[in-house]
Amino acid sequence: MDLTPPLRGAAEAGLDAHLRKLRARDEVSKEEESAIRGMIADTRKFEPHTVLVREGEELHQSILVVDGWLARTKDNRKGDRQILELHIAGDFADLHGFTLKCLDHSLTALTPTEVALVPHARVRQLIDQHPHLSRLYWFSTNLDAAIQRQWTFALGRLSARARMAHLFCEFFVRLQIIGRTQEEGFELPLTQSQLSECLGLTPVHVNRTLQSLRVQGLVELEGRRLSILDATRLRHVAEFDPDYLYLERRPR
Amino acid sequence: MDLTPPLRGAAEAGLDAHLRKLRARDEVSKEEESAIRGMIADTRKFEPHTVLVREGEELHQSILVVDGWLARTKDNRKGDRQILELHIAGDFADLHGFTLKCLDHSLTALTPTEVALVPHARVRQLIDQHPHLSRLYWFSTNLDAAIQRQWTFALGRLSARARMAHLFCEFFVRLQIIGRTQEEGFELPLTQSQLSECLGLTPVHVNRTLQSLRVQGLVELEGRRLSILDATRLRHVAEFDPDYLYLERRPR
DNA sequence: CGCGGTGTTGAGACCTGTCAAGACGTGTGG
DNA sequence: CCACACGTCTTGACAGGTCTCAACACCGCG
Repeated sequence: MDLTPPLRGAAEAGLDAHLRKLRARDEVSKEEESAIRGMIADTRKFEPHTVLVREGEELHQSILVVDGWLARTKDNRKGDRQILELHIAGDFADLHGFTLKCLDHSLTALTPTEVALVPHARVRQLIDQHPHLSRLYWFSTNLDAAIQRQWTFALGRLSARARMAHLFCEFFVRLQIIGRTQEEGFELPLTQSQLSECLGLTPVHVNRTLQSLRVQGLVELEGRRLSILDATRLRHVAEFDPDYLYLERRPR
Repeated sequence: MDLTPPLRGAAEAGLDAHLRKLRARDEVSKEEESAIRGMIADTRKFEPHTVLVREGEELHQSILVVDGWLARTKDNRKGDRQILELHIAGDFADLHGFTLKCLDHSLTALTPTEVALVPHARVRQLIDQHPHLSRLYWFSTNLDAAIQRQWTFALGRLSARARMAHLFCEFFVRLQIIGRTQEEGFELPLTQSQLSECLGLTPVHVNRTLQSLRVQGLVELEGRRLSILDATRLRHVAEFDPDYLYLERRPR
């Protein structure tokens, strides 16, 4: 007897990725797992370039990414866009909205995207009933902040080449956690223009930087797939140290 | 009958600033206030350039700034330092350490600094007994993350001039909340070199950018004091919008 | 078949960095 | 009281990284 509505079926992949992500950092009991699985109210699909949440908008639910790539974005006066953080399957894209009530940035789909919606009322219920999950989700937003710090650091103190290499290293690790890498690479559905919005560069310079990484045999980006040709040297160029991703399973 | 040890007296200023900061965003009851005031275990003083917490170090307490300026810092291989976020009186500098258990950055005193120490065990007790404070401190780390996002944005999409103007606008608002501004300015005890570490610039370029802001009659930095000469134009240059500081008092 | 989005290339401009030297101020020790 | 050292601030000349603008190639899709 299966009482779960069909829409929840679509969310399974997202929930599985989400639990892998959590369990890479802490234990999650069976009971907690089922509480988490019960949070989903609905799922939705979006086309690329859709704005899912606009800066300043009042929020009453949070978004769990099921599939596709989603970005936190902010524009300057001239209209240049900065991508602040990227979200992939298993990420809560705006769990911070639960306490902030409205966002200081927008949420934009970069690719065809499927998301699951979690009403804040259910988040509230969950954390009231499960103190451990309350801390774990607090941790989860703190982890987002750690990634944000690393991006700030990269923009301030790394060259364009190093920043790009760093971004690729980060993608690899994050995708690996949710089982979406192959040995030597992963699917990277972003355009060079979108990469430039992550890196604080122009699309033209991204193109040239990418060539420079390719010429030196570090990576190859072709047909929306990134191949890592020399992981050791890539990490070195990037000054990459995964500690900021807190890949340690311990009580939070 | 006063049972509070003398060391707690030193923390009063920090706690007052801390409560002003919280109450700018949400209500805090008298009972909650006294629970917060009971968290302090100890206070300490540090000289400029002291590293209070080193990247990767295991944490068992959090630091509430009582006086002085404290920075979250990260270095690149070459040794250039990036300041990721600044903390002033009333800020918890590493409350995120409560869930992260160790930090991905260091904490460094930029000026003579006094801090109050809060054992994680007491934080745990506080949030277990006060669900509302639990959310409010979750909010508080999310607010830090919002500031971090704004810095990322500024580094990626604003010019050196705009970034510097933006930093000054942010300082003004944050200091105003804790009552440390005068009408037209505030005490800014940072060196140009430390400013360059915030802005992802070199000290030489900070000097020139500062001159350009002064020549245009926007600000003047003299004797560790920043005077804002034309707030309207400064905000315009900075593209400053304080929404990201969430200065609204509402249930979190 | 044509069109729009994407990727590529070149030339030149501009912003910011690098290096080096000197000015200024303050605290310390002789 | 002076001499000196050290950190900070300032300035100049030059180098280099990244941006701008413009043109063109490529490709999937209607």
